[in-house]
Amino acid sequence: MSEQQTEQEFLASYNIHDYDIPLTSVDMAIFTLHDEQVHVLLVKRAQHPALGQWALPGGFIDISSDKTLEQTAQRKLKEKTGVDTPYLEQVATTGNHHRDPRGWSVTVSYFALIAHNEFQLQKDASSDQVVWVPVDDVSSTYTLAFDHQEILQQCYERLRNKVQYTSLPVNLLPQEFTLTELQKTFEIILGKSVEKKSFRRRLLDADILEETGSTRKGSNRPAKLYRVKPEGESHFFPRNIEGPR
Amino acid sequence: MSEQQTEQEFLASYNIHDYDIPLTSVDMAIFTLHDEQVHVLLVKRAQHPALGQWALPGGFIDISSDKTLEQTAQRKLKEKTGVDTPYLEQVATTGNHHRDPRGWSVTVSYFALIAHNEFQLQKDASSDQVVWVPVDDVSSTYTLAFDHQEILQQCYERLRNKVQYTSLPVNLLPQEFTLTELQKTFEIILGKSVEKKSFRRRLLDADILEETGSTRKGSNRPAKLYRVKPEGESHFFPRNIEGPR
DNA sequence: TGACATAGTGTCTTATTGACACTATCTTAG
DNA sequence: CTAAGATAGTGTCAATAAGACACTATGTCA
Repeated sequence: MSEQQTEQEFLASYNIHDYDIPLTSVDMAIFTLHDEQVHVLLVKRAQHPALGQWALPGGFIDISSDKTLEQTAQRKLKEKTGVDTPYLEQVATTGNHHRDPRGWSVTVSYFALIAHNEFQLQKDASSDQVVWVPVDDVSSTYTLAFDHQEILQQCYERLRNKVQYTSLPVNLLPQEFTLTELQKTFEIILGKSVEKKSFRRRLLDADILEETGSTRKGSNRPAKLYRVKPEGESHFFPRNIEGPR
Repeated sequence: MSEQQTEQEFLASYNIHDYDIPLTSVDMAIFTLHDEQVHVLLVKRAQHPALGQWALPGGFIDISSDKTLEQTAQRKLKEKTGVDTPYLEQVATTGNHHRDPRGWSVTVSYFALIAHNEFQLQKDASSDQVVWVPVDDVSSTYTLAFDHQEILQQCYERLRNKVQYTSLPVNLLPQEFTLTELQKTFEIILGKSVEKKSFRRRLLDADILEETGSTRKGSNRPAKLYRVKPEGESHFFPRNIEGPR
């Protein structure tokens, strides 16, 4: 290195291919609700490495088309599900020398929440098969590629933790829903029942929902429909939800 | 690409230098407490790009010596402060095409909490100057390189948020401390005072501290000294701490 | 028109926090 | 030796919010 190089000179002579740097990718756990269970999307890899194995959707940053990391994640999600405005949250970044046979590798994991009625599965070039699997069944039924089992675990744990003190589950429902449906959603993720009155107080007092004016009719008293107010999709409650004592 | 390549063949022919991939680095906000203020460590860059500008300590993953991403962060911290077992938490990963003049770049940010008495500043090759700055003064006093201002902001916000529902601040104190000192620490980060009895109940009921048996003497009633129990350094309280009404 | 099913509420009990005055125990000055 | 000053630490009650659960409300359907 010369002694008095300007930044311009430095950048002119800089060539990223001269360095040994890690691979960087994005992986996603896309969650939805179906049959009273949280499901996650898995893809069968159509490319080396780990060809033919099940994995979380993901891939490399396309530095020519992606402007930001989040765009990479959005793109992957859109490719697989057609959904383009989900709840998307970055979970963690895992990097080490052994997780990918190609060498030192870093992956940024995200989870997405989408409503079960609002997507259509897409089949794209990079995967020949796509399935929704109940999260609780993944480890017993599938052997995921790389460290995707752990990444999925992290994402699911983040979700389950945040159910205790945020309004995240609203993102798993269609735009309009009843309080009972929302309560059921919380209960599924929490894995335990919650008391009706407390639940309603909690949600209504938080002022994150608004009535749509219409109702959901069944063979009983019609339930008011609600939608989420603009900033309600990620409200933080001042205390954790608790199950029955 | 051949049609029926084995994974072995694929890996043999794989050369990372054939691809356009982003740069990946680690940046850290190292926090400590001093003069009743949270301080963060800044370094003056001794290398291009942004030579001579102040920045958060950080750098590239050394794929030959670092085994994991966290090790990269640990190594950076050790180089600057000599501390090697701090509280370390990954905050976020930022990646886009414009944050670094060398091209598409991804950085994983961490924050570390260290006790003010437990480190010695080191000067190493990659930086000629190092300073501790009160976090609240950074934006008015320094112009940080790259997007480090935003990264610092994220880290500090994470810390301030977590003070409300975790025991994190214990990591800013020496191994032994009094409850009053701990309360003061919470108050500094929260930016408001908390009620003594409530605070003590909260901490003691959580069962994360143990008495050391000795006391801190002053010109008044001696205060019991406590240390943190093994898993107390990151306890989650079931509800947020609240200020006075 | 009455049974049923689910939506939604009234209200009491219980748990936890906030407020704040009080007691405890040290040092230091005289 | 004692009283003043200072900070540590506690007792206790009021205020707040959640849990429990019975109750009412409003629709469908036979």
